[in-house]
Amino acid sequence: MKSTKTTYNPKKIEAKWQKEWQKNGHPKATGKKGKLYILDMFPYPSGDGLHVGHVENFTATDIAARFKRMNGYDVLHPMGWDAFGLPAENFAIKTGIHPKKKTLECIKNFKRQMESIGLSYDWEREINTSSPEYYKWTQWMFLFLYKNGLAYKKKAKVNWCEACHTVLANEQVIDGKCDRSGDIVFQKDLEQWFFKITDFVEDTRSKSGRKISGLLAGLKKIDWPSSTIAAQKHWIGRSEGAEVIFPVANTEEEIKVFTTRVDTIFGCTYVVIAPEHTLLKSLEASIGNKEEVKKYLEVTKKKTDLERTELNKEKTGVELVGIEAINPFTGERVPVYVADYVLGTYGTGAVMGVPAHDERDFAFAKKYELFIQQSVVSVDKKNETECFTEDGVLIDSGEFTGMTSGDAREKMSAWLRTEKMGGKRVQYRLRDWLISRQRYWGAPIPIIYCDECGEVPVPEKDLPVKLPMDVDFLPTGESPLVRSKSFQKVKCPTCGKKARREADTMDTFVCSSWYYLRFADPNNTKKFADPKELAKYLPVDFYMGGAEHTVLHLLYARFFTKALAKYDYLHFDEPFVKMRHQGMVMAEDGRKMSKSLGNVVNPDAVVQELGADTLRLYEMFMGPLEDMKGWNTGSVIGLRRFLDKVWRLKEKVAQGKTQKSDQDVLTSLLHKTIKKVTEDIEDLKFNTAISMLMILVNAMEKEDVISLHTYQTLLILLAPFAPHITEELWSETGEKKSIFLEKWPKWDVKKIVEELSVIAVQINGKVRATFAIATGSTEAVVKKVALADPKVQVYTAGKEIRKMIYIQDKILSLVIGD
RNA sequence: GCCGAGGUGGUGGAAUGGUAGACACACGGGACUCAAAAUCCCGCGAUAGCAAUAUCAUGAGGGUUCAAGUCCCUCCCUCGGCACCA
Repeated sequence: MKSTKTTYNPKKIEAKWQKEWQKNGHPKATGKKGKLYILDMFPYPSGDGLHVGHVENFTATDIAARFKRMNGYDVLHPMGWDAFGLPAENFAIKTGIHPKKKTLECIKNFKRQMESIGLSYDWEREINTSSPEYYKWTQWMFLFLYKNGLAYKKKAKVNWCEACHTVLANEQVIDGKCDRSGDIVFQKDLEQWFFKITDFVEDTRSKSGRKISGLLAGLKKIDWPSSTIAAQKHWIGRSEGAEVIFPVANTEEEIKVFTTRVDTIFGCTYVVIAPEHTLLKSLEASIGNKEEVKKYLEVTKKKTDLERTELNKEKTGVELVGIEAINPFTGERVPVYVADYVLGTYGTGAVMGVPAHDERDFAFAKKYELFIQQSVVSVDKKNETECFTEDGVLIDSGEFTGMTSGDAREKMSAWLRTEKMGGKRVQYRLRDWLISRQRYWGAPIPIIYCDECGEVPVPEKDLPVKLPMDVDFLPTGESPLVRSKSFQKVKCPTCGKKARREADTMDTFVCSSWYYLRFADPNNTKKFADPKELAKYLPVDFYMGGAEHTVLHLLYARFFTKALAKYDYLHFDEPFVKMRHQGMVMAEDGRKMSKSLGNVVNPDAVVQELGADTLRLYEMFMGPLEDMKGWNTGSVIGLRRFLDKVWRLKEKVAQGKTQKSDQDVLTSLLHKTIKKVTEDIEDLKFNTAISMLMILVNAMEKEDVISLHTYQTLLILLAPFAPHITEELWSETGEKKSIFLEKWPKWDVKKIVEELSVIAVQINGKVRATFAIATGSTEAVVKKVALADPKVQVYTAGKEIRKMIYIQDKILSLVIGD
């Protein structure tokens, strides 16, 4: 081997190996241990390029992928682009540059950056959600759901800005105002497409009879961060309660109320319906204060959901004069209010007001001077002036008096059932998924409207419905696709008469809800993926991405998986078996990195200055993968120094392959390092794996000569972390094949055990002495040596030893008397 | 308010209930050099001491244990998510 003195020049060697990998692909040993699918959440290719958070995420999975390949697995590790979305469209509105052009530019830049840090993706599987080859299958997914009754249309509210003539995404509404014009945002009703995600909350069966776990129960069988599981659960928001029918006095109408506290119903002193409630229309004639109610509805219309749901805000409402509801339990008549603290979209859109036992009802009753009636007490609390929201024992509740709240809920629900006035009911917070967007840069919804035939799905053979290029994307109030002549020139697939296309596009979350399936077979033109390929690679074994996707993306992806599984397109019902989130990388000043604060660290600059391997190592060394971390430019140099040391080690390698064996101490340390690095990579504890490699390198540096075997083993252990330098040094040892075709080393337990162990002697809980003794010494021997130790004798002289605990090769703990 | 994750030197962090502070950055001292950079060596939680060493120390306070950063209880603080969900 050459031992000429050269300096580590990352720029040169990184370029060299990247060129090689681009030309011949990333070297992969043939996997014999079976498949592993290691996936990153694919990025939106923004104009800002890769940020250091991406680098953290992608480096972590790259280490895992390289490590698993060297351990004999057939690893699928693909990358693609979540390329539809608002930023490119807004950029187009501002500059006139077409979103397609801009998006392709951004992708090119992202890919360049990824290659510049040596990520070993299967680039031949690259996908782009904005390409017709991909969105053809997004449209196919829509039709699949449509045909199975899982996609439907209904009226729904959208954020509407009158000044911009456009629909806004929730993120564009700041404090109830448009983020661009500053105008107040209205809620406007529009016909929208929905996916029936709520159909999959509970377990179901596939058409072939297999059990498909629901969105709720499925959480039990996956290895995800507990916070993410909790967030999913909360988002689904299952609550058990009762539905109660309050007939409206002197009419045929009734108000259905949902409550989790039916046990407090004897304390109900009024009923509230949401401003959206249909009863307001059907009862209009009987309302005594129509004008006042109308005014109130006008005011609430101006509020966004965000505003309406702001806590600690005074509750407002208007009584419906002349309307009374009848409590089915007591027969009492109670007033009816309309108030916007009740949401039309949750439950039945109506609640019973029990001020004595609910905070909101209490506040509302105080404001409108409504009667407060206690119906439940706890054992130790009685007749407080505050409201009492816990369970207790019922009072003044007719035949239910004396029951505990829990019992009463059961009995009262049963009573409602027999009386046909309601009964037990399960309610979810989760709503169906609104997927329509009045936007241009998205996948067109494959539906055609015909005056004769109505709503007609585009036949599969006509897919993809291509996004037209002749579109003026300036906002005018309707979907940009309405004004595309080429797009709207269409005949009804059923009758052949002139028809028009659905002009809305799909939410970009639709595209990203199934992409992990496409990677199994990305170039298939007949199916979204061949079942054989799906069976080979899916589900995803390890999924990694930002915590900002804890709810929506993951929930939607799980929904798609379950829907496809139900119709036997898939053999599994949870897409991501194990998942982790990388912690956010904060700026040096402790704040979030953002362009406006000017504190963004550009990975390109770090690669340029210190090299890609240094950047990769630093990001992994910063701290635990899942923790939030602060970038520290000064600390990056430490990792470069480490690589410089590794580089210089080659000068110490013994010439000739069999010439030298190392000191036992170094061999022992090498085996400890193999163990530690192997186990730490498995556990994603990259920071401590790197520490251990540093310890080994520091020890090797102190030797005059090291064996080729030890040196090569070090290079293999370091290879997943720093692929360029290790590939270079490996080839310099005379190896012809890539280091990534090497087998991962195994540790020898016998070599790890040291001859001597240091025993700490604790006396009454404090360490008073330490001494070295042959590993494996018996308790009796250790005790004898310890008691002979003068430092120990200072404490034991003339005292009684009451107790003695010996931990093999570690600690001797003595408890002595006075 | 609810749910989740945390709180360890100047800094990032390490520690199957078993000698707290590995590894790294910064800092101080020294070697090499005409000088600087690079590199190498030594030191580096606090207090007292020339030192050996002693005492204190993992957000605060209790508890369990021979032994607690780690387990249990109460409280404080920080971060993340959700929030009038009936």
